[in-house]
Amino acid sequence: MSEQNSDIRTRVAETLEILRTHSLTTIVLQELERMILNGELKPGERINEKALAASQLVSRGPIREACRRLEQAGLVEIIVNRGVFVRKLKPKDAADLCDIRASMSALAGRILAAVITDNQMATLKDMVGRMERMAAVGDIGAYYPLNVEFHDTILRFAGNERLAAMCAAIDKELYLFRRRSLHVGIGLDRSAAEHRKMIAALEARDAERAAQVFAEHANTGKERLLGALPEADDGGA
Amino acid sequence: MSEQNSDIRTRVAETLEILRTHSLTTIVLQELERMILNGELKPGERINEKALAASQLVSRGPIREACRRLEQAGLVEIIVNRGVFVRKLKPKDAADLCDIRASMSALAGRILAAVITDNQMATLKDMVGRMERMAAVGDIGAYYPLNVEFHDTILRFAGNERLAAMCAAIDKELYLFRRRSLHVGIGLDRSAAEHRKMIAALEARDAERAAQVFAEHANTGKERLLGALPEADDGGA
DNA sequence: ACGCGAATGGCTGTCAACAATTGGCGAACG
DNA sequence: CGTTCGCCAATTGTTGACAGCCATTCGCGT
Repeated sequence: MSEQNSDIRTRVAETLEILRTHSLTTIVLQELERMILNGELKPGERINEKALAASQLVSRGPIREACRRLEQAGLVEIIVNRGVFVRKLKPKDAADLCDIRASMSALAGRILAAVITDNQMATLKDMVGRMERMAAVGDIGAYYPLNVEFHDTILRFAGNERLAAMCAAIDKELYLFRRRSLHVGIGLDRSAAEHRKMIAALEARDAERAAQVFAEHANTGKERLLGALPEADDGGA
Repeated sequence: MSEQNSDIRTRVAETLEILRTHSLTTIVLQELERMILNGELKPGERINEKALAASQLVSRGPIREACRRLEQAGLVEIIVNRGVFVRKLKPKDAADLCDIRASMSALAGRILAAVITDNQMATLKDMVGRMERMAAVGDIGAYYPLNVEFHDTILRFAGNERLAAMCAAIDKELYLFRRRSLHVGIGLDRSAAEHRKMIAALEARDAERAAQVFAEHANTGKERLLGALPEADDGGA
């Protein structure tokens, strides 16, 4: 029993620690983000403050604050006296965001080529190597998360925190859109090949070439994303 | 008296209309943004919710919601149980933001070179011409707003709304930083010359050259911004 | 006099209640 | 039968109040 007590006390202490550093608003924010990205809340759907407050066992205050942050982040849209709606991205919006994302990738490549260390280079090479082996056997399930980690690592190595934050925000927003098309992992080989080119440019410390290659890689993603979609999809608005 | 009555009624109607479309949160948000950008609230300063609520004649709810949006926008920083503080940009942050801003300028130039119409071209040319005349006589007061309008127009013509919104957000954040150095309008001539180069690249419909020239123009601003500052400024934190 | 702990004042985080607006439903009317 | 007006339930916008935390200050002991 003392063990269970200790367990409970530990968990209570942890919970209190979380509450001390992360207000309910923050917790609700992450939960809402998760629900939107998971598709539990679908684009265009309205978020019922009262119901959500009840389900999360909190008052409407934190819910509203979290929604205001989500609006600024671009994940939801708020119409006065009507409510907050999960953002519905039009293809044009997605294309615009892809262009921005590509520019940011290019910037990351340009910066990284100038500052990357040998250790970092080895880390990236190792990742690319692993991804190539996964691509060879078609292991999509393992390829995808490593691919995400690869790009995160690049941004971390580039050392521009705001750039990383913005890329994360854009990726979240694009994920809203990407979700529709069950992204069949077409082109694992091509993706892996592009990664190799990126590595090559970095290893040559060629900033301009890195920028170019990084942007091209991002644009491949754009084409794949937009190509698998109905060109005119106004969602019945 | 009937005139005054009409006046009052008009203003009441306008006020009601504003309240119907912009909640108090929105109004407070704009007011806070103005206060921060004006320097009425200085970087590092704490925003007192209670006092602000009293001065704005609203409750703390809308204030808090506005602050959460400002946090997501990067203008303030919130520490749990301590309050919300106007963001204090370190030179590194400013430099990072400048790099991002330059990449976005490049993207705007690349897009615009491909889609600009003759009418739009004429509009931009006219602006540049006016700015050159102002630069010639050193009329900083008139040059600055027109310069802002010039860049806004470019972003509008480029047609990527998210890009424009992000640039606006970054500019606001940089303004937080820029405010310290009383930006003496050094280099009006150089700025005007760069504008002419930008126009030339656009007129040639040369996307890559436009991207390059636009980025260089933004980087000029970066150097001017960072050059006029103490390299290590931790603000006594 | 100086350092340390407790009381205190103010402020933030959260909640529950009130007021105002929206959209739907039904009835009356053309 | 279709349309429009008015009522009503539901939901959002806003407010005021309460509880807990933080920083400061006061008092005590050394």
